Amino acid sequence: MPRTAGSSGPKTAQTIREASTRLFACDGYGSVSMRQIAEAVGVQASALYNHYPNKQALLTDLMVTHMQELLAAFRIETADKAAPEAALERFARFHIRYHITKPNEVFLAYMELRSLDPENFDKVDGLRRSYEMILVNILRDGRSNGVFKVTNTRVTGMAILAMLTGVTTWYSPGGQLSGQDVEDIYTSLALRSVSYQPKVTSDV
Amino acid sequence: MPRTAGSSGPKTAQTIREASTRLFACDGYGSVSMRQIAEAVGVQASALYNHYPNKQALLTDLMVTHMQELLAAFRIETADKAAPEAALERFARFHIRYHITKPNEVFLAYMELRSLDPENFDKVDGLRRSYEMILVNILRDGRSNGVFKVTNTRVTGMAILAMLTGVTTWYSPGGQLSGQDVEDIYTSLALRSVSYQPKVTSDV
Amino acid sequence: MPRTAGSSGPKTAQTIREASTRLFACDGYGSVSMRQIAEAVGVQASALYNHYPNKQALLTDLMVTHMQELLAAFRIETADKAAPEAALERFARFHIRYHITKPNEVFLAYMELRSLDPENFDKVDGLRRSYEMILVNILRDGRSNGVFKVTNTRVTGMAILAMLTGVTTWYSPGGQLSGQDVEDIYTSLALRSVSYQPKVTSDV
Amino acid sequence: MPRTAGSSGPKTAQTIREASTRLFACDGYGSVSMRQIAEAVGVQASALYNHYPNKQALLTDLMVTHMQELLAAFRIETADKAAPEAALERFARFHIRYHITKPNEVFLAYMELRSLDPENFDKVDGLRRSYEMILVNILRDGRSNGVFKVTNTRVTGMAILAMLTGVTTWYSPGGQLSGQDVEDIYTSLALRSVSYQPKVTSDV
DNA sequence: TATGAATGAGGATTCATTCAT
DNA sequence: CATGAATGAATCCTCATTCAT
Repeated sequence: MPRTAGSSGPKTAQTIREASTRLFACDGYGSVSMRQIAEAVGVQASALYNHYPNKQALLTDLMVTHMQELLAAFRIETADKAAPEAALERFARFHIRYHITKPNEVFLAYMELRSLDPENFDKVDGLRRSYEMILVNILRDGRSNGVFKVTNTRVTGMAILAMLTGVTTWYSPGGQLSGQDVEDIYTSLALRSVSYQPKVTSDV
Repeated sequence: MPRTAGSSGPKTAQTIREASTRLFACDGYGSVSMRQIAEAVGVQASALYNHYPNKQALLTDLMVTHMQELLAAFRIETADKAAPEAALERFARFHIRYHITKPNEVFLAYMELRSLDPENFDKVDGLRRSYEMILVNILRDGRSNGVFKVTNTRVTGMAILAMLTGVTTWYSPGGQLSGQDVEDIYTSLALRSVSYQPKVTSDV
Repeated sequence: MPRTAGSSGPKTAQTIREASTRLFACDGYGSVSMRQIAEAVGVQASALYNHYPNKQALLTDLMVTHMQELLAAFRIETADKAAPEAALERFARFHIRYHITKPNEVFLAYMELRSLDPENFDKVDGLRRSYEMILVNILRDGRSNGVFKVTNTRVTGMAILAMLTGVTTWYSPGGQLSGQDVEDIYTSLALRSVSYQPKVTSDV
Repeated sequence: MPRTAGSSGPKTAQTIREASTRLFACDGYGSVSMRQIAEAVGVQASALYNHYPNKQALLTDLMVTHMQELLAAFRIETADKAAPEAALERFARFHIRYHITKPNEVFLAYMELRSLDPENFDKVDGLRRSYEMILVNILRDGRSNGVFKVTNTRVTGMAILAMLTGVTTWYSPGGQLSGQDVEDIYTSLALRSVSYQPKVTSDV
């Protein structure tokens, strides 16, 4: 039975992306089979190859797309220039907000770098570094202005990113803390870690 | 032709642990085969089963052992009680120092939780929570004393842990920064993030 | 987006025949996929099925067509009756000439008999035997006339055919030997093998 | 169920060679699956990989081994030097005799050259050329002595080889003609084709 | 303890083929 | 007449694991 009536390319491709993002994030790239993905999509494994030439290309697409969307979303939210302390707060809030709405994509992008072929790794890593540099540049500005105390902006940037990104390992919507609570907590930690004292928020 | 001359049980078992730690960390549990491990050990795949009943047991052993050693090492270093700010600094310094000497073990323990069977997951997760609670308790003490400003100790604990653990993703000995440099930077970030101002260290 | 502009049925069918002849000859029927043929044609695999009901039918068509054309070409060149020695020479020259212009078709017809379904095999084999019998009959006439020394005409016929057909395994136009040279050499060998001494041609 | 009691490596490997020779010869390399071979051997497909790393290596081994055995057998039979006419007769008789006892190996070695990877092709082709040169050298000697009339020894050699080898396409033991009959006929054709008149054998 | 030969399930991917469009 | 999305079986090969040796 070919081309089941009503099937359409773009729709299936999107379903593949959604299913594989979830499965790769939960079980790891190496532990997920094309058959499992196909089953989640509701299609035979061979049909996946009409949309992606192989498993590696699928993973790469997921990761590249995620990083590109992340960068694009950030640019939209932060088109205007801001002072370093405002910029850092904005970055932290954006990062947390984005990451708790797309936990699987984020988890994947950080965890499965090792599963990429060298060539694909470079693509994704380049995008990842671009994002990292946004934060590092904010820290540099703040240090120049004397508003942040930072000994090494590169290391500090990565440390803050690791801290913020860690939210995906435990946060689930519908828990005790609202997204806003979480955003507040992490933002406060980030700002203080570079010795900027934000206004105290009420205890959660 | 069984039993290569000179082979010995305990030595082989240790080699298996070392090889599999490295391979699992680099490629992911699901992407590493027993044959790959065997090759790295210099033995046939079937010989692995004289030391571990199966692949899952091997992974579990690596993770449980790592967590137990981590906890034991911490207890040895910090047998005596300390004030919260000293305790937090000691925790941070210990964590960084331990993690940059055993990057593969650490990476594994954080990344492959999802590859554990539920039963094994519980074992490892229990140990992980014990370690986490050490930090959370320090934060609680500090908040009670009024020396730390923390809105949510649980979340803050996980945030700091994520930040500190992130060092494994980029640090490699022999780079520009010494272990001591890295320890200083991260410790400073951790302390400041809870609004404790450590003495300023020289710029790195 | 069906039917690429400018495409036309008969032209495509012919392109399919050419591409598949080449591919089957080079790689073997079992090693060539419909997709490979389609790619060589510049079309999707499914389009092939507008011209041939299946892969086996395509192979059969190539082989039957080749044999029919071979027989037809022979009949045109040799419409008039000739004496055995002239007939054998004419046969040999025709065979070589035809085979070095259509090496792929010939190779296919000899090599892929085993890939035919029994029914299709019979069709092709019948034609092959017809062609074989032309040679065998020439040998019989020659033996009756006393001009050829042949102990077993059937075996001798197949031996001469194998010898002549073997030219396809090494000859390529543009090499050191012209087609005429090759024709002369093989014809001489064929005639002498039945003890008929042809006029000596100059050494090549 | 592993290592079925009584199974032994060399025995299985030999069975694999026999089964695959037969299957490749009958159906073509590309049309035979590892499963088919395994079934013929009486083993699971995966067990084949304990003996050969892949299908291509198996084919290569069959062809290289065949060519080496052919060359070795020829050298044993024809250790002493002989006059060209005797040498040619001996070569023809050897070739026919060898080829009608190992029709599958021979068929394979001539038919599946195209299925070899370039590297493996070179190995087999080198051996094939060695064998070919034996015949070509006999023809050269005979031409020098004036006992053979040959215009091009290389082409003549390949033509005679093709003729002799063709026997595998139709001969089957137990048919009307004995192996000796066939040997006589082909040898006579070969000798006459270079204008050497052998003693007439009785008509078959 | 280790090997080497085996299993049977399953890996990614390709196959010939179909049919709605 | 061609495409593109699908099928389901089959492709080669690898998997974790077992057990006679």
